[in-house]
This record gives sequence, structure tokens and C-alpha cells, in this order.
Amino acid sequence: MSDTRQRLIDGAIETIRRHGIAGASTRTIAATANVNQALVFYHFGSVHELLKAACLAATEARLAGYTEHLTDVTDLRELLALGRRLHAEERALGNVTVLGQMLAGAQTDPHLAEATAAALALWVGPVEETITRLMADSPLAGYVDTAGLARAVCAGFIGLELFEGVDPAGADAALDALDRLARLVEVIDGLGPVARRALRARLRG
Amino acid sequence: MSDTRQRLIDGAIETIRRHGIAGASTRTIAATANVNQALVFYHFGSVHELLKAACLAATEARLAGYTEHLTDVTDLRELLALGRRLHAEERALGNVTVLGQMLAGAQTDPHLAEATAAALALWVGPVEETITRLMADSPLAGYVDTAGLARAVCAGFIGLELFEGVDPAGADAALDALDRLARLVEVIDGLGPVARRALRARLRG
DNA sequence: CTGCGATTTGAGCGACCGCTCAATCGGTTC
DNA sequence: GAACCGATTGAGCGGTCGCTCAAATCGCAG
Repeated sequence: MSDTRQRLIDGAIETIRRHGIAGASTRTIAATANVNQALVFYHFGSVHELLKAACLAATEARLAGYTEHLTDVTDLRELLALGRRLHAEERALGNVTVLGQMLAGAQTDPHLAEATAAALALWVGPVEETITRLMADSPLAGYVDTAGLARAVCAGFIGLELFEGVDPAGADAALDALDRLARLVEVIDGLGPVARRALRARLRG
Repeated sequence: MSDTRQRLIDGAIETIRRHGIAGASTRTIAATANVNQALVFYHFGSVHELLKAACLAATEARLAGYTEHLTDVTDLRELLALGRRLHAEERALGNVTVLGQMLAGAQTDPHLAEATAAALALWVGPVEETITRLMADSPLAGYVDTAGLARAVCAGFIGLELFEGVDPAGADAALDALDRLARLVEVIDGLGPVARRALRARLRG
């Protein structure tokens, strides 16, 4: 891996964090990376390819210290707290969430859509595994599709990250509310055998 | 209200839907509206002001047939189904969700952030009222902050709308999972007095 | 040192951006 | 008809965009 390539990717990530996808031009990226602007095209061919590589790298870096912690999670509230901590770190570090910018751009840019789908899969996969594991001995197992639930959780976090940029207090209140709901599920999981049977019957009926 | 003003706003909304916020230039907007480009600045002063007006108008139009239906909603699943229907209509109509684009842009553009906050408030308010009403006689009343819950719901929908542009099947699975969860809450709300007391005690403990 | 391929550089092309401006138009008033 | 005024027009300014290109520079094999 060329040194210049890596510096361009790092510069692109930082530029997206500071100015959003729309503000990530080849000139600002190159300036941030302390590299000649024409090298973007020598190494990546187009600004799209650089952005794709940068977005994937940003997602991988973001998830690097996250996926391994997922295996330690023992209940839903911990999963939520882990996401919340990561979310706060991301916010403190770089202001703008890269995945949110990618998703918004992906709505109209096929190049970005491809990279975004790949980045999302990197995130959704481990979350789904964790949720499946957590729900294994819950009365809700088999009742809620874990794949759908994982996507709902991830989508919710992305929405909240975007929310945070406009109404930080509201986003915090939303996270508190979700924490309460997670506790509710925890309580349900702690039900005795009689109550479990009753609940499952009600859910089926 | 000048006819030209309204046509520019409509053109701006359509342009954002088709090309995203980043692709909504004064020239494309004016062309879509069949209006001279310079009139953007005569009527709105700047492209920012036009986008602000357009985003607010889009949100109002979106909520027009929605808020009134909220008063008919009698349980959480209906609220979800209503959001889902609106979401599908939006997608069928214009490809790109305007609020999602606004939120993404608002992360780095203060002008847009102001308008986005206003638009969000238009949406969150009625949802919060509805949720508060629905939860009034639930065992969960007072346990979950309705303001936070409303924001979580709205943020989740925005995340899902963005998700839909990249992975439609995944977004659908997520909505199905949320529907199941809503049904769970419904079951909880239908608990008898003994079970309610037991649940509340567990939630407190 | 010479030659050569890989890398880097600065300049610049055409296209589009937000925005300005003098000129023009159309309706109202005297 | 003349004077007036809000609305509209087309041209164009300065600036940034993605991208190209010939020339310069570098590390290395012969």
C-alpha cells in the first residue's frame, strides 16, 4: 500500500467528517492530506473511487474496536450502551458521522450506494449475530426476526446520529427512552416459566 | 403568494427528490420550475433561503394528510402502519426523502440546520402527542419518557428511509420486526391488573 | 553515470456554481 | 399618451469543480 494512497484516504475521511460528503472535493482532500491534487486521479482514477475507499476504510476503522466488544455483550442494554458509547466517541472525534453522509449521498449516487451497502453489511452482520445470541433463550425468540431487528437497530442509530447534529438534547432523550425499552425486554426475558408460556400464547393469539 | 414563488418552491422540492440536496442548484431548480434562474435571487435572496422554504413546505405537505390521521390511531401498530404507508407513498412519489437529505446537509450547513430543526419539530410534536395518548393507560406510562420515545421513533423512520435507498428488502424486514415489537407492547397493555402490578414492580426494581 | 519506469508537480481546460446587473416587459395611474 | 413600478430576462462576473497533461523528479538496475 502506497503511503500517498493511505494519506489520501485519511484526508478524505477527515474532510468528510468536517465538511460532509458534498464538501469533500479533490482539492480540499488533497490539501488536508498534504498531497498534490492530481495524485487523487493517479492513484484512484476518480473522486468517486477515492470516496468509496475512504468510506469503507472509515467504517472498518469505526467497527474495529466495536465488533470484538460485541462478543462480551450479555444483554440488550449493554448492546445499546456500547452503541451509545461508540456514537459519543464518533461525535467527539469527528462531528459528522460518515455513514450518515454516505447513506444520504447513496440515495442519488449509484457509485456511493454500492460502497454504502458494503459498509452497512459490515456493521449489520455482527449486530445481527449478537442480537440472535441474546435472544436465544428469550420468550421472544422466533417471534421477532433477528435480521429485521438488527437492521432496525442500525437504522435507528443512523437516524439518531443525524438527529444529534440538529437536536442533541432530543437525541439524548431518545437514547434514554430506548434504554428503558431495552430494560423492558430484559424484564420479559427474566419471566418465570408460567408467565413465559402465557406471554407466548398471547403473542401467538 | 406570488405564482413564481410557489413554482420555485415546487421545483426545488422536485429537484431535491430527484437529485438530492447537493444536486439542487439554482439552474436545475429554475429549469424544473420553468422559470428564469435569476428569479431565485429576486424572490428569495439566496439559494439557501429557497431551500429552507422548500424543505419546510415539503415537510408541511408531507404531514398534511398525516397529522389528522394520527388522532384516529388507537394503538402502536396502527401508528407504525400509518408511518409505513406514508413512507411507502413518499418513496413511490419521489425516490428521495427530503427530510433525510435535509438532516444530512444540516450536519455541516447552519442555514439548513435551522430549517431542519423547524421541520423536525413539525413532525415530532404530533407523534409525541399520539404516543402520550396511546400510553396513557399502559403499564409503561411514566416509565418511558414520551418525548424521548417520539424522537426515537422519528429518528428510526428517518434512518429506515435512508436505509431503503440502499437495501429495500432490509428496510422492509426492519419494519416487520418493529411491527412485532409494537404487538408486544400491545400485549403488555392488555395485561390484567395482577400482571400489570407485577410488571411495574419488576420495572422499578 | 546512464537509462527507465514509477511517482509527483503545476498549469490549465471546460463545465457548473451562486450571484449581479442593466435592460425590458406588462399592468396601473394620472 | 406618459410616467411609474414590480416582475422578468439574458448576459456575464468570479470562483470552484473534476479531470488531463506535459514536464520534472525520484529510486533503482545496468
